[in-house]
Amino acid sequence: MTNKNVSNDEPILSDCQAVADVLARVGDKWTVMVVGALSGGAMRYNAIQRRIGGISQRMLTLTLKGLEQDGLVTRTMYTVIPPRVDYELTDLGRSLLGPITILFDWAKIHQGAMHMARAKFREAVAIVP
Amino acid sequence: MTNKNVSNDEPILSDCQAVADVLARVGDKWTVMVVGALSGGAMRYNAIQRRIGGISQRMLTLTLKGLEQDGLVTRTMYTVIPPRVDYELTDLGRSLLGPITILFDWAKIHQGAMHMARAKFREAVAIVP
DNA sequence: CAGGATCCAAGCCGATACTG
DNA sequence: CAGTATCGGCTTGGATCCTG
Repeated sequence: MTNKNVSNDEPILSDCQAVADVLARVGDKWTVMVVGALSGGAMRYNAIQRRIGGISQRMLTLTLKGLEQDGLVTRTMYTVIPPRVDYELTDLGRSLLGPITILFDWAKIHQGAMHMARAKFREAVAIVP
Repeated sequence: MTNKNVSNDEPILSDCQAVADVLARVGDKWTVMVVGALSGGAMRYNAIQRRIGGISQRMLTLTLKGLEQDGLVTRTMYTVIPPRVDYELTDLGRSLLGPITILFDWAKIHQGAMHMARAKFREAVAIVP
């Protein structure tokens, strides 16, 4: 990501495309929460939904399907009544936990600074509109 | 997201709202690219745009304004003709480079696996439509 | 219990044209 | 050079109802 060794005129799109792809997959509203919910082990559909407050059935289904499609989550269906479906992180999915945790630590440390900056910014533009 | 203490609970989930906030700020289409473009030092508006292929003036302006608002980037205007405006990462912005780089490394390593998983998934659903 | 289907509002984002 | 203004398509995501 850092490009100290690259001239400032060259486009860096190709360098960042990988990150952009990952963020397009992981950066939506619910994916990280679902991955976090599954970090402790396999879980059933409704258990995930209860664990994550406020996610709709539609979005949980879409998010899980996307994660399954990219090989981050496995879906195991038991043909019993009532039906039971377990979701679990794959090795690939668990490998994402590291980077996410790093980001999580950054967020915990700096979210206060970001909110203060935002407040100060709004105050500044309020003085000089 | 209110979490009752479940046996399965991990520290990740209890505060993953913070990660969601960070991703809401950083997970959009252009933010990471702009931060990456600025990782080498201060840059002018048009230089950033040239560096990042395909970003529109509108989105570059909006992205920079958002980053400035959250204290990740400073905007310095020189009242000369022709006008000159420099953008530069703040300490807070530079501190984000670490987590982003980690994510970048993960992306580089695993994007192949993700694309293969996706291809295999499409193939699987093509067999059983 | 685990979704599928449908509708709809809010936003993101690109393209284009214009300005100091 | 460094933006602002406006329009319009496309996507995102929530709410609601329905099914095996």
